[in-house]
Amino acid sequence: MLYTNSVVGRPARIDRTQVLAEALALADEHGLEALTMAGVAERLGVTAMALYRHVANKADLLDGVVEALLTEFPPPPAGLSWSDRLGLLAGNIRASARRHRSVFPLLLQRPATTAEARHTRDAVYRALGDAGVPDDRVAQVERLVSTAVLGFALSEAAGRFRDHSRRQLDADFDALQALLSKFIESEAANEAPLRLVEPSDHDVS
Amino acid sequence: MLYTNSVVGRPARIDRTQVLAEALALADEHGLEALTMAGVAERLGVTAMALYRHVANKADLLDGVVEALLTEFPPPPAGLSWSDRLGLLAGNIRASARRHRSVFPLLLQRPATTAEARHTRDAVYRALGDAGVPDDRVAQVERLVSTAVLGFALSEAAGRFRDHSRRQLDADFDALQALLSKFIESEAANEAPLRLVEPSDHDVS
DNA sequence: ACCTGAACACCGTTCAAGT
DNA sequence: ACCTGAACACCGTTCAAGT
Repeated sequence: MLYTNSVVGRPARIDRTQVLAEALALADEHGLEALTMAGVAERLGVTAMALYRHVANKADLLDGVVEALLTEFPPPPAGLSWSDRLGLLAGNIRASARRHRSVFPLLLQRPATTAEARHTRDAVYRALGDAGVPDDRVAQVERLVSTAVLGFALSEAAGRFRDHSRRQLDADFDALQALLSKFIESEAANEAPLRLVEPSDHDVS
Repeated sequence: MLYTNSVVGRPARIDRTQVLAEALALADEHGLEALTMAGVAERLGVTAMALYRHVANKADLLDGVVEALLTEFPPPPAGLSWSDRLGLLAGNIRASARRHRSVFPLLLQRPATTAEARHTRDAVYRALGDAGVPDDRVAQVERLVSTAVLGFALSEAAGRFRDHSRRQLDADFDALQALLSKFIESEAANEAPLRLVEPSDHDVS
């Protein structure tokens, strides 16, 4: 009768946040194939079945781990210039991919509709707006920019650039950001070298 | 004693190529989690254990499936312009990603050192050379271009653009290619707006 | 040489039972 | 309310045995 937190029962020894944190740490240390229910439970000093009180099943555990990972990049401070904000966002995404090589690729497979994901996209929208990209182009420019940064982060995390030095990878990432900045500026200047989105849908037979 | 293909034994009912083809088809139809040894075997009218004569284990099966997928984009005809060749390569990659949504992401995880992968990269190298990109910039430009195209193909395959129309996705992909073409041309013109690769490694303390 | 049946380890998941 | 033991289905993999 030491229990104080509920009508009848025992105090919780673990909670969802701990489960997700240990799952992420386990994957970081030993790879995705080591991320089993039993493995996570062992780190918490508990049996595998105990986890089912905190996650619905393994898919839910993986979703939660991805969400925990997304928590790591908060929106950049509003005081900075648009290009500094984008640079910060891109750098955070790349750093997260490097820290969590095995889990990061799950970002692709899992729903991108989470709150965290939307916050990041909104931060990019604001930066593009501040850069002067016309409202009707912001969404497409965001998709291209995000896709390119994600592609780089995924490639690096998956080890496609295994043979390259850290310096070379940093130089590549800088080059990618420079390319994207030039693109954004040309969109802002309304140079619009090509008609990228059809203004109306005439001629759809 | 109908057997003619070896000293003693029975004729093979299945071979590696068939195993990989059925594995790819199974994943295309029912997703990656349906891609089990037993599932592949069933499609071939054989038991799961029979597969081990043709693939070393499941990891080898997955490697083989990815390689089978890579076979689908042959090097573009040498007669075409560099930009047509790059456009063809990019289009083939995107089409393959759309056809094989669940297997395509494995491209990231698996070794990129296969013969097919090298052929594709060499084709890009030749196109960039023909475009006039200086020799010492070709490798980095290839990494950025390939990364961006791969990022788009992966995002689309994984369903990140689920809510967008086919027309919108086509427009996005065209925009990406236009952006990359502009980038390549600016590299070729030696405009080099930024120092992207350090020419020598002075000042490394 | 190629395939199968039996057998095993491992993993996700359930459910009734303990505190 | 929270955790455990027993139990099950499923999957990858082995090995000796069949043709």
